[in-house]
Amino acid sequence: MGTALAEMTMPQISPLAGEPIEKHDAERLAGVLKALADPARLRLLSLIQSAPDGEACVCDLTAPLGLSQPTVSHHLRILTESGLLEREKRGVWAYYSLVPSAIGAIADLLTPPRKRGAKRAAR
Amino acid sequence: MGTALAEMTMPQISPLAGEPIEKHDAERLAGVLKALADPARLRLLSLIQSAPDGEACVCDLTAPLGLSQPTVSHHLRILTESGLLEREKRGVWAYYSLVPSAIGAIADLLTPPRKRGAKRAAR
DNA sequence: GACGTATATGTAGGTGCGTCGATGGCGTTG
DNA sequence: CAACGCCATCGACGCACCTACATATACGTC
Repeated sequence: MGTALAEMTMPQISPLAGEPIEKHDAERLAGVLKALADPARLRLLSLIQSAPDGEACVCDLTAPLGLSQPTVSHHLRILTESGLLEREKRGVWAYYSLVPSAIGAIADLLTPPRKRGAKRAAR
Repeated sequence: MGTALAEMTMPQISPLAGEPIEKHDAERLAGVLKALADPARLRLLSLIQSAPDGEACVCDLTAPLGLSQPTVSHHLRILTESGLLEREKRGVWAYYSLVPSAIGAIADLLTPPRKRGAKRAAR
């Protein structure tokens, strides 16, 4: 359950580039995408990114989302375990910030280096 | 339930660029990402993309995935309704192909034009 | 027109996920 | 040291989703 992202970016799998991806790689990529595929979590990433210092604590995030504190904490946990967020505890507060190029790595996985064949010679 | 992607790429929302995204935009983007966040559907996209002419019919996709025909048809429906696939029926067969720049559009939404503030002055 | 194939739809079961209230740990403040 | 605030975890509820079996529709063939 660690950073599933790091395990993927290393071998640099390109699901939509060359040959079909294997079942195991598909499951890992789906796991990271599943962490992103939630309105509350997308808004959390956006809120944290646009915060004054690029970081925010839980208490600042519950109100804008209209969700309870345990729910917000739950989503932050999922984002952190996926490698998208970093958590730093300072005193009573837990500050979350975006992992610099984590989302960019996902975007790179979705955009293959070069479009191959796929020119739809059909009909 | 048409192409949720087209509705997003038009106003060019950048969830991770400027200010926090609204609830409605987050739900739409999450909807498209949710269509991607499934191992079977990722493999379907990969299989179709790497097919000889960039297209494939259902009968060619059931075996590699190890899923039943109705299940594969179900996933293809979801991908098509999300704007990621195109469907063209020729005779008895239904040929599916990737919408040229659909996934690229998602990648662009995830990679903001320019990294703003967010320089983590923490600690 | 009847049969077989290819695909889509309907229905149902099993599982996972989002949300909340309640609880407990931990640091800060009075 | 006692009280308060911040945060994570737990248990539970409800909903959505994945999958399969059965059925329905469309097309080509004999």
